[in-house]
Amino acid sequence: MRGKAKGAYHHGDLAGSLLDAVDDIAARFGLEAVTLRACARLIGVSPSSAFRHYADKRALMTAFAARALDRLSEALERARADAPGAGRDGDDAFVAVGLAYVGFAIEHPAFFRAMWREETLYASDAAYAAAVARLVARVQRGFAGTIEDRDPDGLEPSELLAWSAVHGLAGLFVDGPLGAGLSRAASLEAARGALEALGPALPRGRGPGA
Amino acid sequence: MRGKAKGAYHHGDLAGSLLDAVDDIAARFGLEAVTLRACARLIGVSPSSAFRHYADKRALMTAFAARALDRLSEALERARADAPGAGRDGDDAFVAVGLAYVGFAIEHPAFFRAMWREETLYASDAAYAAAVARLVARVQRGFAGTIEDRDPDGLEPSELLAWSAVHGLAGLFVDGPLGAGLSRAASLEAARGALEALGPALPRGRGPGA
DNA sequence: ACGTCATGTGAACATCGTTCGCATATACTG
DNA sequence: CAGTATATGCGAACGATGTTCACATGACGT
Repeated sequence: MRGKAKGAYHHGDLAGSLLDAVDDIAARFGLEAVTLRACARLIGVSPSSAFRHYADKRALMTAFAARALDRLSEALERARADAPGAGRDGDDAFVAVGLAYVGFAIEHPAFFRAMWREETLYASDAAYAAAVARLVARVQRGFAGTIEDRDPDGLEPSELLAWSAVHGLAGLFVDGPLGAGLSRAASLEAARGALEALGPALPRGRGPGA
Repeated sequence: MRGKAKGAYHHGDLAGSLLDAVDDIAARFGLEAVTLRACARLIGVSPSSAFRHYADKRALMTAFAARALDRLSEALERARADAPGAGRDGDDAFVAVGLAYVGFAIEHPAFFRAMWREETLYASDAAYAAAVARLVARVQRGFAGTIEDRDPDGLEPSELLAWSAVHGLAGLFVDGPLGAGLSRAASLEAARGALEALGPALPRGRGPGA
């Protein structure tokens, strides 16, 4: 709640408050309910004032997507840190990070949707692209120890597979045919089963390691 | 193009023509550009006439999503029929069906997006739900022979994993960070690599089979 | 104190989804 | 075949949305 915090220009930090408003409305009523006028109304400011800080509604949504991406990144970071067997065998860490990804999507569906709505945001925006890069790095760091990364640039097939499985689980629960009628806990349990089943496909066990 | 086909009531088949219009606009300018008025304009009909056939814009989009789902189902069916080693070892069939899924998403991103936009459609609509059920059945039929389905009701972890990997690949390419800068062929090649890497995680090879 | 720039305002515009009363073509009944 | 009922399309209207623009007003440097 950074409402009308420490005095600054007229409002304080309209750019940030607008993001908070998007946050609030999206969380409560869904992404489709996010409206420039509604955001302005919520802050108590004129609709046109938003255009001093964002060129477009799309630019606002881009900034919001970047913020959501960073929140997800932090959640993954926490999950990796809290993972029981962290540091040792990467398997547990991978499942923990993957579950954090899916859990975030289930708990904050509007945020998760906003991150990837390329038709509603400027995918080439610098801040957005940077947030995406951070997220990708976090996810791959979640794989570290699990998947040996021979070529850090190109996506190893196993990496792409793991990333896809996690992302697909989230998508299926949030927007797909699996979300309905399944409690949060049940969804996460199903996701855990699927992620654990992925183990044999990851090249971890192979080689002289173990 | 069923434009103003064989005479019927006034227009012929406005309900169907409206779907065609959505189809056309979505394919050319993206989902966000689909507008009731634009569809009506394209057909040469008054905006209000659409409401005789669809209660909502959302109802229209629901019907469109159902149509898109059926197209994807057909594509999967074709892929399974055309798969070289069809009928025998399920592995090739699975990769073929999965690639068809991803390929459809890449070639028709607007259709793929429309299918799962739960915020923009009535997920409980009977026709939509039926189309989803058909799609799920087709996908699982694509897995047949690859994944032994012990419990046809509950989703086996391996089934959920396979379904997620395919769906996640499509999502990453269509709306995610992987779509940019990758040609259609390159994307499909990457997807094939990931799907083939999934093999060891599917319980096919195990047991007395082979 | 003054001028300049950044920031917010209010009215306006085109467009969108949606509703309503009205017109008209088709189908049904006798 | 006549006449009525019903399904279908039309036009004008409403409120809401994104966006623009000329204008007001606050903050800051000189």
